[in-house]
Amino acid sequence: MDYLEGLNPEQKAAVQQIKGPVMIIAGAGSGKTRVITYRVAHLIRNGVDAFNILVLTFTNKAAREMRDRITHLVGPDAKNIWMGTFHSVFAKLLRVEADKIGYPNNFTIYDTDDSKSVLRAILKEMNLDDKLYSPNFVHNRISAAKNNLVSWQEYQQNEQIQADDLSSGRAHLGKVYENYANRCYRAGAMDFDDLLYKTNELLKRYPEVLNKYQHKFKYLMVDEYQDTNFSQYLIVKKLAAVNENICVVGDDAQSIYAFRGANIQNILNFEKDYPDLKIFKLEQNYRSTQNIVNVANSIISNNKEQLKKNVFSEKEAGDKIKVMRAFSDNEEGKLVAESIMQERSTRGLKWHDFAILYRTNAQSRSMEEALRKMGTPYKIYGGLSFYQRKEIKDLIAYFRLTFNPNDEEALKRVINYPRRGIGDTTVDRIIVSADQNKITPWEVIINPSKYLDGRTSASVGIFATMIQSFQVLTKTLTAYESALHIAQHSGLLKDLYEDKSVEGLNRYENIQELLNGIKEFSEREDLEEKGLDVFMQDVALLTNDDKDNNPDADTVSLMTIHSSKGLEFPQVYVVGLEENLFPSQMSLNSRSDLEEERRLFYVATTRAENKLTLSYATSRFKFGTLINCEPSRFLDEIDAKYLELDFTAKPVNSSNPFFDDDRNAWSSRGDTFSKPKQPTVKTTSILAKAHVPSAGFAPSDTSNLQVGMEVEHERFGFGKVLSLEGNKPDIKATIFFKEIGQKQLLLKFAKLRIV
DNA sequence: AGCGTCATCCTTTTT
DNA sequence: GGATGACGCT
Repeated sequence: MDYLEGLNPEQKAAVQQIKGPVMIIAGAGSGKTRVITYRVAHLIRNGVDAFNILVLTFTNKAAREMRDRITHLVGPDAKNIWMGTFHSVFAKLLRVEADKIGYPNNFTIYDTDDSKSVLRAILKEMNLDDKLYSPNFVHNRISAAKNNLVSWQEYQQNEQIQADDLSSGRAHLGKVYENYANRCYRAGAMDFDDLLYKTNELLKRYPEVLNKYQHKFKYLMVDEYQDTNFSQYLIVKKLAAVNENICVVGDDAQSIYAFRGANIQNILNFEKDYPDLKIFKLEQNYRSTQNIVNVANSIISNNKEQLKKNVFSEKEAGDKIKVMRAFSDNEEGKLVAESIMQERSTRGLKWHDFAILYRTNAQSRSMEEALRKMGTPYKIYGGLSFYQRKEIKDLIAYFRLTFNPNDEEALKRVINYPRRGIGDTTVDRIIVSADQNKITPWEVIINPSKYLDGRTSASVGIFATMIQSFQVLTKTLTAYESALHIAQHSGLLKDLYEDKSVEGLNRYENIQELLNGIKEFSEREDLEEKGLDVFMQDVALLTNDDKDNNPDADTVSLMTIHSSKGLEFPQVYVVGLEENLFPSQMSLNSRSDLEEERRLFYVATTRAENKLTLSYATSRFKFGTLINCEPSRFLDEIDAKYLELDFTAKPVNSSNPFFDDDRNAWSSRGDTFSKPKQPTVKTTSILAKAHVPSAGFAPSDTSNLQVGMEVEHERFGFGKVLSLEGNKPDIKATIFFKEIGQKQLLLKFAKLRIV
């Protein structure tokens, strides 16, 4: 039992409580992952068969990490544990049982893009205003319905829902939901929400199936339980109903997925579901310094809804939390990059000791540029993942179509790519024929002469024959051989090869990379089945950094706060602490949304082990235009005694004459951050107004513009030329505008008046 | 049919 | 600033 010795008493108790319902409330940094892995190891050491254990996590990464750590503790048995995300585990289960609920076992998984594309087509057919019925909105609404297990029939019958839709002027949403559900069904496709929704349907309609899995999964563990939605909650509850050996781990303070249907009540009410519940609270934070923990606590104390707990640290007090102010998003990037550079050398750290966290993916760009300029190695997590790139989706669409020819989204994607003379009109005709004859588009395509006229029928026939040949070949070839064959014979590889532009080259390389990945899969020795169909089963769920993850690489990490959950770094920079960005503008309407933002801030701060730096900019580009920003209310909520304000930063070009007094006046004000009404916000209030051009403003001839000249721009106001670069017609000027900061302008377009 | 150009909307956050 | 859809030209 030596492996239990590294645990504190509370952790140890939680690990040893094997039987019955258990809830572990684990504060940030309290060794939660450790407790889960040890608990699983403890189960196995106590004779529980690995086949009877189900562990549900929220990311593939978390699952993989845990499996590695458990393997380390108990050896190869660990590979028999069912462990993965809700979506991947139940997709796996549905692959076995799908025929019972009318789906093919090789059903396609539609990702969000596919879903929205289906919705766009439906909205168009139904002639609905896509402003009122924006695909985004409709998708969210349907998703919310599914996550609450509301079928389209119930949706249409529920008076409350109907009244809501009617009053928002969207009376047809129920019909859209119906059409969407039918369209997916016809395509043999499930969207992300269906993976849970259909699992519920399966377990409800087939008691014998439920029974089978209740006895298979004798021990259940759920990580990040605060992030489960109703659909997930019910699956877990049903599976656990016989043995009640269920252990959930979570932290209500870190619930950040309500937007996706997560219901914080699931954890707050867990005790009501299981009166015999044993509760363990892990309150000692081993990760962060006292200053960081105290700041995090003071942030979260502004929330009303929470379980009582007292997170504390026994590490040293540590550095104060540094706050940096920049004048633009680009300058913010530069300050952060410089700070990292400096911290690294003075404290002898590695690049991978640093993380930059932001609220939205769009913020990564200014950070990225600054790091690149400074030669700092970095890696962006999340964002546009490899599998979302066009060329990758194209090739995968061929694979999808091969195994599930009813997959309409895949069909539309590749039927005319590469070009083979099957245009939009033909595609529309195919779909209309399918609808009229109550068959699938694929059935039209394999009998083209029956439904289409001469010339189009011929090209469609060739396409159909090609896909059919893929279907035959993939039955015998390995995944790699199949993939290569399809890439070549579809013409996709050739099409990309012929594009010699930089992007084209890149796309070609990405395809090669995908093929290499498939090759690795084909060479795996732990798998019995190595066909392309097997590879395809997980692909839709392998969204992010499942690929090319090289944990040893020494790079600074960039990611959204959401994807940072569960991770830790010696030094963390949380950037963009501005009103309307963090907290997000969308969250300002309700208290519960704002509280979720605050929990997000809590998650961000608690990623830091030794040093935390916060930053904000007073202006930034949004949707291509410059806007002014106010410091986030969250900064105000932190007790000033934990903070160290660093407003000494010089503007991007320190030789610039315009800045000096203004800004230091602000920083010398003291420890609070400006609020809109406060008089000291002089800087912002000036910025809030758009520049009013001087009377009789007229652009000058700028062909002889020189560095140092002062100019006026219609919108940007007065500025000074810092540098000129480029040749004759394309001369680019870097100008420092007094009101908005540095900008680069092409002289041939910019309307400038030389002052 | 296919291609290019313009306009518009957009942004939370992820499986 | 960027992706996507509409429109119009070849």
